[in-house]
Amino acid sequence: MLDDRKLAVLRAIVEDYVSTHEPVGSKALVDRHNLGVSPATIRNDMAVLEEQGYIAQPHTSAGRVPTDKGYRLFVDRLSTIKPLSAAERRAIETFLANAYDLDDVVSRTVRLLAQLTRQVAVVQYPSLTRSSVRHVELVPIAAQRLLLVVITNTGRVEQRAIETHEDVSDEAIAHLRALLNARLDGCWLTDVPDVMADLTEHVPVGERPLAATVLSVLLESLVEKHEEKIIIGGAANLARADLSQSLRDVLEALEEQVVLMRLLGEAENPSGLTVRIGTENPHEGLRTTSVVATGYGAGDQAVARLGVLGPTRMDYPGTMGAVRAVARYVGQILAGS
Amino acid sequence: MLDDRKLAVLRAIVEDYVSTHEPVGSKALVDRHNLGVSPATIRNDMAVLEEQGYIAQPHTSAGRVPTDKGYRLFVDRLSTIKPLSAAERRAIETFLANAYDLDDVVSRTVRLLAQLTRQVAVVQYPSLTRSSVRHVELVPIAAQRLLLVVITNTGRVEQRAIETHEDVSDEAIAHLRALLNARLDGCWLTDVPDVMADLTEHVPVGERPLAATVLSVLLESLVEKHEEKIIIGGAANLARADLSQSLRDVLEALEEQVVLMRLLGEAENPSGLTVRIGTENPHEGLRTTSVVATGYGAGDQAVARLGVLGPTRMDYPGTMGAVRAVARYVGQILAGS
DNA sequence: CTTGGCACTCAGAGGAGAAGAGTGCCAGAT
DNA sequence: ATCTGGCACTCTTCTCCTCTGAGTGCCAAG
Repeated sequence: MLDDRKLAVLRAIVEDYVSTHEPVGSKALVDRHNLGVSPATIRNDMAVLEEQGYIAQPHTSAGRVPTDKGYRLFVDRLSTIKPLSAAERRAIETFLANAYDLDDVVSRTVRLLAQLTRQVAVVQYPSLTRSSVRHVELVPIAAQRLLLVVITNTGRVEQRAIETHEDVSDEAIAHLRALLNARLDGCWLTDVPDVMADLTEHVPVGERPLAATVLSVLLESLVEKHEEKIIIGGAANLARADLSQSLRDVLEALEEQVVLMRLLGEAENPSGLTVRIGTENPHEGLRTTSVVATGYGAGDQAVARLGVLGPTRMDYPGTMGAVRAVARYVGQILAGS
Repeated sequence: MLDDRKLAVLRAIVEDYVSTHEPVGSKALVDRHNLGVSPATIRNDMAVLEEQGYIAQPHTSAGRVPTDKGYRLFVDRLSTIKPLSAAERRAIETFLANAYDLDDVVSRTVRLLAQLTRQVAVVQYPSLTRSSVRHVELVPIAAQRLLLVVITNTGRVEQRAIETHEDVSDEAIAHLRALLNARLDGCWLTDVPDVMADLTEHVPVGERPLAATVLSVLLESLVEKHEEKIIIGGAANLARADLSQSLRDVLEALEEQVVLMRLLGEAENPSGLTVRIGTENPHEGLRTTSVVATGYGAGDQAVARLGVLGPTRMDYPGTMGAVRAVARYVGQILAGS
């Protein structure tokens, strides 16, 4: 259906369009790539490619521009992920290695990705649901107020204030703290409800109200309300890549957690990289943008996702390389810390 | 120098320009505001105002536009802060009242401000330097790793991992924790170095290395590196208020913590509201924007600042009203929690 | 000090024309 | 069967021009 040369032509069109940002014509194509045939031949190929929906012309007397379908084919079959240069890799390594806590890792990662790809970076905090408990702390901070702090194996710290509505002895708190830690250490957050189901039975009667209160807060805040925090960076790069009218829409979309969430999406592809092109995106305002995302995490298991958002006319091989490399390094950092 | 009518003319120019976004001419002015004189008279006044630098014309045959100096005069002498409507106040109250922890308060505040003013909101986390210690926690999380958690009276929780480089007994940790809490409870963060200066002397010799390590991390992370966290919201509003060329510059400026920091600035004005107009701003890229900021905090003492950034042609009375009202409510929330 | 009148300036809208890039198609060459 | 050169055609885009109208500054009279 599409012979090798037509594919080569499509590849050339994508590459040229990405670098020049202008519709590419048959003449320019043979000049820049030595395809060994004449412009007229290319024109015939282009006609076929257009008929099949891989490219389109903005108006009659203009060159061709790849469609979403064209980019899709390019990404799937015509491009190879571009590995980073040694210098870039060293930069990533040193930049991330200096991070001193989880917040810092995430914020450095987002800046790094944005700089590397010159686009908008999106990084999700290591998800609570896929983490396990490393430590639970219960701290009295006022007469009838406790602070519950949970530390996960991904280094995340969640805290929540608890109103006890009655005075509580330090012993009761210490007791409950010990019990919680004994039960929950190493426990997956998703398993917490099961593990804790019969907790109150193992507590002296006098301490049961406290235990029940703490427990409900613990469950509510960590399991049910597992808000997935996402941060973005490099928004200024949007202004450079003038997305026609839609800049406003894109900025709005980026402010909604829910949209970002769905943007990073699920890992359909076990190998890692997910690419969503233009209208494949689950949001109206992002019709002219593409997303390159992947999972990352300590060791093999992905605990969260990160990615990059840019105009559909982005440099896919380069972006994919950068996203993959950053995800790997972040994984290493998380595993090591 | 400027009689009452000239001031009235300036006020009218600012108001009209803010609402129409177009240079305002003498005729339009007498039509919209009943000034009781003819356009020709207004023209004379305008000539004076222009000579003094309060207004300017984009080109010879256009109406007048306020200069930064003109806005300054308007803000200082010609406008009164506009109180919010009852509905708006109720909205603020209910929206903020539902916040369940400090992070949530801050993120709700930033969204609220952005919506209310339809501009970019900037909120600084309650500053550590102006907070006091409520509790210190020391948690073993692995063989040679501790987690130091500090809770402040503003509800902020800071954590930092510590490498001990040798095994540490639980007793030593408990001992140190007790000592730290006894010493630091209620202590201003800025006083921490003084209070802790002789700490190691009060520790058994065997625990001194641990104490020294913990102490250095504590001092470094909480006092020296008191990174002031700032979050922004409503960036999409920038796209609406098309700032000529500089959108890119503004977005870039907003990504730099340092710039944001200086943007909110210090409270020169004890009464509260600080307004920085156009070139009064400390940053190149923000020449065409103004900032309305104020301090906020639990009770009387301001512990951090918040504000709004928008084009110089913003609705100052309305924006100032919104900023002031939000700051007050946030203060109440913080005091109450 | 204010006002009406008047000449002047200049940005912006609208239109005509020329230039140029790119296409589609066809007949001939390989 | 495929490629190629040529050619007519189609549009966008750029430039140049004119025209319009808003708004001004100035002046002389009230």
